[in-house]
Amino acid sequence: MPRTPRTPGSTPATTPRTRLSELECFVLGLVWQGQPCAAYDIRRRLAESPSTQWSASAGAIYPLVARLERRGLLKGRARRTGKRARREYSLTPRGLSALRAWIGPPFDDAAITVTHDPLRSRARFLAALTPSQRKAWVRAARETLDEVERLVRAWGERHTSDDPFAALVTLHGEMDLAFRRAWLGKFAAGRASK
Amino acid sequence: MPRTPRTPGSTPATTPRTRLSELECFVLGLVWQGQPCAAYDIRRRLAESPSTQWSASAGAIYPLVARLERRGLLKGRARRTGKRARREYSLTPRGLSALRAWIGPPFDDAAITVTHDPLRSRARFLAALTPSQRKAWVRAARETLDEVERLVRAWGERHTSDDPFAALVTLHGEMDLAFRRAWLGKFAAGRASK
DNA sequence: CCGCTCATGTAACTGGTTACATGATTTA
DNA sequence: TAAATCATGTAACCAGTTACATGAGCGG
Repeated sequence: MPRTPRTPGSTPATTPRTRLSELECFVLGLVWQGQPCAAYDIRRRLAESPSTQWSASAGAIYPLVARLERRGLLKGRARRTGKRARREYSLTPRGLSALRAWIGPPFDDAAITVTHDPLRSRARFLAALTPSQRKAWVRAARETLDEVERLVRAWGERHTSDDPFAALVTLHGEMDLAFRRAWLGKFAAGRASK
Repeated sequence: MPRTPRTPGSTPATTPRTRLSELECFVLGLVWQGQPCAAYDIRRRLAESPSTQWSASAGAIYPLVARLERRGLLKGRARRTGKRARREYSLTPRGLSALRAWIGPPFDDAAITVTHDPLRSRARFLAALTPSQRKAWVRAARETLDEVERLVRAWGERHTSDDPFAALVTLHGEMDLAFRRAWLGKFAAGRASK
């Protein structure tokens, strides 16, 4: 809870240049990978991801790429096939350095964190359930992970070929699943689930 | 990318009752654990968490608890010690069932996902760095995990005593760290880092 | 009495969401 | 030719962010 004082009513003189959001940087990366590519391609790539972090909605992506273009991180150019309009984007040199700065090192504070797991968030309050509800919870959580596994594999099959780093992402997904299963196992075994 | 059609200009007749956000439900849980407790306590609990998911800012929490109270999920009552104002909240029965519904099962879609890891997001684009930058990246990532470990331990020491389920959360944190270290190791060993 | 923590908020903004809308092209 | 998918957007909304602000109580 920081409290950085500032002269009331005034905006800082130094260019504010609002920090890029996590999604903006991620999109920068996706464009970089698919150069040149359209906003729609970005949306598709986001939508097929096994992560629920972003919704890939048109209302998020179109204004976002427009923003990045205005800032000079992307350059877009219209291309039409027949009567179909299509605007394709590539990274500018500034866009590439913004991407590299985000990837790090150094990492910004948002990256220094435990992973976010919605199941963990919920588990924290399992004391609010009855013992039998807790058993059902663990069972359902296992099924959820099975479901996630299908998504991870599907994603992996589609991407591992193009790019060696995609394999690392799939590996992360698989190890993630293994670890969360082990975690569920530990606590089904422990007394907390009783 | 769903496209559920709706008669233009009209709002659905069925009570919209906007779904509670993840943060709202999480706060419901925190209040439940600390009943009765003030918004400030919630903020502190959020702030000391090793997760960067939420900022615990006053601007988020005060309006949020007010919202939950208006909806009848929390009931607050003023208490003053001397001249110091303090508003303490507890869950209403409806608040408790909202909490239980969120914990699940069943899980809402947001919970059916791989964990979100900012390092994984960045790793996806490591091809944009030079090999030596990648080596530095892996090194920095390891240090980041050391830092996170300190945070997790600190949190664990503070909470494990009160509540058996807090231990599960700490366990999750520790297993998470172990898995991400192993992941970094695998890929430092692999050819992708070269 | 100074500075820190406790405690409660508000104001302005903005990024992302849901939902709408439109028209071209492909496929069954 | 109807339905699905490609492709691009916009409008309204709102949750959460940053920053400001205030004042009580406490330790040195």
